[in-house]
Amino acid sequence: MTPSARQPALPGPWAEARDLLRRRGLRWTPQRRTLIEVLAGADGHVTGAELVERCRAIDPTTTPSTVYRTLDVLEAVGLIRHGHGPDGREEFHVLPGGEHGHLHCSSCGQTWEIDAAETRTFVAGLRRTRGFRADLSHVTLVGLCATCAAGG
Amino acid sequence: MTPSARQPALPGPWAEARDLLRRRGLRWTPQRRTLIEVLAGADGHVTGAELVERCRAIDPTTTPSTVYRTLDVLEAVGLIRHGHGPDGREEFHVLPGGEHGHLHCSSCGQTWEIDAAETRTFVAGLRRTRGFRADLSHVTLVGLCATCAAGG
DNA sequence: TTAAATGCAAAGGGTTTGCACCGGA
DNA sequence: TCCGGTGCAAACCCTTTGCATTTAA
Repeated sequence: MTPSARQPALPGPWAEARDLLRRRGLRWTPQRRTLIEVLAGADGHVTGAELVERCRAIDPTTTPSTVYRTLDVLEAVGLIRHGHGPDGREEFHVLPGGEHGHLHCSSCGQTWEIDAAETRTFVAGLRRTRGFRADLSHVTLVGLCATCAAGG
Repeated sequence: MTPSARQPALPGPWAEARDLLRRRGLRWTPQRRTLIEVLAGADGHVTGAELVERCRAIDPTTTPSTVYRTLDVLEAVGLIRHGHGPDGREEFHVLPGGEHGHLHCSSCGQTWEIDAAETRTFVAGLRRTRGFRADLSHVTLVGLCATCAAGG
C-alpha cells in the first residue's frame, strides 16, 4: 500500500497539491503539507508572516525561510497567487475559488470581497481602450465604506 | 524686506507650501524646502527611499528620518498623498495635478497613468451598489499590457 | 523664548540568502 | 543515489523611534 494511507484527507483542490508537485518533479514534504493545510483553512488573504505563525501552531519547528520558499513554489505551479493588501503588504490567496478583488475601508479597516462580475465592465473597458489586461484580484482597493462615509 | 527674497521660485502649487505650513504653526526649514523641491520635480509616484536619494543629490547631508517625518507632515496637511506600487511599496504622489490611478504591466514593468474619467463609471458603480467610495489613485492596478499580452 | 524639527544611531519587522546537512523519490 | 528541501543564522532593505541638540518664529 502506498503512503497515501498516512494522508488524512486534504480539503478541496488541495487534495491534488501533492500529485501536482510530484508531477513536476517537486517533493512532498511534511513542511509543505503543513503549509497547504494552513492555506486550505485560510478564508481569504493571508500575509506571509501570518502563514508562518499559523504553521507554527501546527508545527512549532516551522521556519520562515521554508514557508516563504514554499509559497514561491506554490505560486509558480499555480496553486496560489499573491496580491497586496491595503498597507501594501504581500498577501496570498488560494486558487481557484473564483477570482475576486477586495475593498478596504481606510477608516474602519474592514474588508469586503468583490467578484469578477462587478469589475467586468471596468476591466473590459481598459482592455478595449488600452489593450491592458488588468488583474483586479492583485490589489486591494482602498476607500471609505458606506458607514464611515456617512460619518459613522 | 522679508526672507522671501532668498526663496527662488517654487513651481506650481508648491509655492504655497511654505505659507501653508506656517499657517498651521509648522516650520519652514531648509530640509523641507529640499524635499519639496524634489517632490515638485517628481513626475508621478516615488518611493520614500527614492526621495531620500534625490534629496541627497541636492543636499548630501539629508537623513532618512527627516525625509520620512516630513512626508508624514506633508501628507497630513494635504500636500501629498501616498499609495502603493505594484510591489506593494509605499509611493508618494503630488497633489492636486488631477487624481489618477496607475496601471503596471507585470511582464515588462512599464507603468501608465489612467485618469479619473476612465475609472468614473466603475467607481460610481461601487458607490451605487455598496456605498463604497473607492480611491483608485491609492493602488496600482496590475496586469498585462497590450504588447506583452500579444506575446511580445 | 519655546516648541518644532533635526541628526544620529539603533531598533524594528518582514522577507531573503548562503551554506551545510537532510531526506524524498 | 541525487537533487530538491530544510534549518539556521545572518543579511537585507526600508522605515521608524528615542533622545539630545539645534533652530525657526
